[in-house]
Amino acid sequence: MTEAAADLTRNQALVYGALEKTGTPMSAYTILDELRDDGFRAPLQVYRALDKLVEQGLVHRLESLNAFVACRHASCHRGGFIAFAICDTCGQVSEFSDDALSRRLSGWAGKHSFKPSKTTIEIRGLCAGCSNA
Amino acid sequence: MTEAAADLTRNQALVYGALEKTGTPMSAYTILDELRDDGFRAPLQVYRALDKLVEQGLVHRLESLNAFVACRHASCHRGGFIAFAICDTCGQVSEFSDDALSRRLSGWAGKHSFKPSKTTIEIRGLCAGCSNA
DNA sequence: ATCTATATGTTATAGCGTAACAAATCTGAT
DNA sequence: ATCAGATTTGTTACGCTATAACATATAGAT
Ligand SMILES: [Zn+2]
Ligand SMILES: [Zn+2]
Ligand SMILES: [Zn+2]
Ligand SMILES: [Zn+2]
Repeated sequence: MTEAAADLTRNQALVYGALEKTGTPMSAYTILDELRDDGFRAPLQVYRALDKLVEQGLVHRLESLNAFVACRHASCHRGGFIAFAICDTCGQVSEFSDDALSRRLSGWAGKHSFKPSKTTIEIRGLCAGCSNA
Repeated sequence: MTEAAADLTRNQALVYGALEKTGTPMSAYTILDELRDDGFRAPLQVYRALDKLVEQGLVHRLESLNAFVACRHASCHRGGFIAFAICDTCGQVSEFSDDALSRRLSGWAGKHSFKPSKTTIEIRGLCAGCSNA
């Protein structure tokens, strides 16, 4: 567990720990199985913890995977939208945030009077390592 | 049914028709219910049709909604990535494709030797009409 | 002590998606 | 016409993802 995981409840800390230890995306049910020995019994225990962790930005939800991944950045919410590149072979996730990209999307929204609440940018494909294999 | 729906099988045409008639995103199960009177009985009948329709670009899958929407563009696959703005109140979906955006994402991929296969860009929020209400 | 708010536990259920197998239909040969 | 292969369709059963509803426990404030 790096730093950011301050004042987490027991369940939140366990879920965050599982995600961080694994490093790649996990489904809520995989997390549940991982935490059976720690007393977890029902999906809701996982989902509730995930809700808070996502809210705090410690964990990201990957929509195209229906899965969750621990954030690697110290603080990845400097305003801009976050993009994810997800390798379909090894599961590795790279987060990046591009100002030009964010401006482009915000620009479209502004021009069309659309008020964004949540933005998803996910590139599925093969990472450098896996495309050489 | 506009034009593009050429050489679709019966099931594909029915699913596409349902999506086009509704105009907003529909889940596979909603489509199924809509098509009971046409003889649909099982989810797979819908999913199989959707697979083909998505493959042909007539329908888009919205990852953040686990739902599907009929494409409004005559041909929206001129190479660039497609972005979707989805109103959480009225369900209206606006598709747009921005060259600068596409270049930006392709640029990141190139620089990191990441080979994209599928890209998801979805902005959830409120459309102009709904934020005035 | 009591009250309030938040976190947890537990059961049941709803919603999304596919595996596996069978039957029908369509196609393009001979 | 008919046969073989491919594609489409039908059907059952199942697995994965997510939440509703209700009960209990815990922590802090007065
Ligand atoms: Zn992050
Ligand atoms: Zn990889
Ligand atoms: Zn389109
Ligand atoms: Zn709207």
